[in-house]
Amino acid sequence: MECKVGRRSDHSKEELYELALQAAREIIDADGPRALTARNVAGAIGYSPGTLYNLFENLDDLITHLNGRLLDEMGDALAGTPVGDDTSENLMLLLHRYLSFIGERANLWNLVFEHTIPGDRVPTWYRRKVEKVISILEGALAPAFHCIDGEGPNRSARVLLASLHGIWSLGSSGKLDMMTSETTTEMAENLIATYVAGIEACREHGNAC
Amino acid sequence: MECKVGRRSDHSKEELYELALQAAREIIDADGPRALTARNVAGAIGYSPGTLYNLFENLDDLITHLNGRLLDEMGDALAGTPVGDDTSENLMLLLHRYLSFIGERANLWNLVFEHTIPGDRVPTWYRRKVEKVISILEGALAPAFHCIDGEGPNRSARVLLASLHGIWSLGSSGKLDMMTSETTTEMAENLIATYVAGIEACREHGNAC
DNA sequence: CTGACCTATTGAACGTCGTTCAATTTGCTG
DNA sequence: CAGCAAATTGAACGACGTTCAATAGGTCAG
Repeated sequence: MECKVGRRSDHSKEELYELALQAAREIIDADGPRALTARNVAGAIGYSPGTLYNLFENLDDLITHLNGRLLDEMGDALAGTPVGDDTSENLMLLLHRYLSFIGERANLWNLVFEHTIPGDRVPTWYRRKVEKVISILEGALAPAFHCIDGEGPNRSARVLLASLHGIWSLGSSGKLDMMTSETTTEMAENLIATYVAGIEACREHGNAC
Repeated sequence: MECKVGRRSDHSKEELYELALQAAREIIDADGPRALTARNVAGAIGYSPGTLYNLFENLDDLITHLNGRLLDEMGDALAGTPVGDDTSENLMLLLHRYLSFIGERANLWNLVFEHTIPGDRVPTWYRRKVEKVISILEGALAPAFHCIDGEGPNRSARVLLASLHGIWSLGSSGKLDMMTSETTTEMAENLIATYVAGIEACREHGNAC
């Protein structure tokens, strides 16, 4: 009988990877970021802590991979959003998908994006996932620039994505709240409406913004 | 002789508070966020870990107070920035002070603003410090709105502050970097220029942004 | 089928962490 | 000078991330 230790064949390495990521998500959602410990994840998937270190370099690495997975899903959530000629409308549709995606996994999103990837460099595969989200924004911004390939859409997509990140980040941490309870959504909508109006104003006046 | 333990009168409670905050800053600057431990701070000021718990509720509380102190200093760094009739110019001046303030204490700023204040609510004294910074931005935004007291400048100040936070946050973590090395400064300048242009465009066209 | 290798898995172990608290010493008050 | 209050300590607790010798199961050559 299987008494103490030794090799198992309950799951392949890929299955274990998925199990671990999924368990990590559930732990964070249920008990908050500080409950994400190696022992908790290992216990949740029915393995010992040491096994996690066959799958990930360390806990930071697990979080980085969770971060990547979340970026994938954000990309999926934004993909397929209809794109028309009205840049503002395009972005508003994306915004609401963006915010509801985050809102449904607030704890997870916060942990994972406030996590600083240690070491010197963010992995390449991670940056590719970011690029994918950026490119969706670029598509939505294209009408305002009359092109999709220029420097303008790319820069604006980055600026907007980072800005939305900041609005969510400060908003959800409660650090911006005040007497007038301006919601995260209202701020984000204001950002997009005003920024897009700025792009169009600059184009019409031939101004370099 | 003073052999083992007992009350000391080397420093007042206020002095200890300052010593601890200062030691925490130096530890973070020198050895990074993960070196900020109760034992390290206590050792740096020549006291035992337990003493910190006479000054702060816990380590989170210490970080929150450090956060507050940093907000004060940011307020001081932005205060006195000349304000003219050109909103964009006003904000650009503020932006460069903002970014150089953060850049000089990057580790500290990141730790302290990625730190989620635990419990339910952000303390009132903290929000007041945020309001102070916001009000500086409001002043700079006033010319674009032809008034300073309306809902417009306040909302825009919040939107811009949060957006800049996001740009710095993603930029400094390396999560946005790419082939074309767009710098944090360029993105922030683009945000401000475009956003201000948007405000003015909306005002001229009577559009509600 | 068998035995030797390989690899996944374990659980104990190490050092460190945040935090608590009885014990102790000092300053202060009357 | 007695006695109380406050401050300080250091040991202790449980939990943490991480490592690793030991062990069990799978694999495969012969």
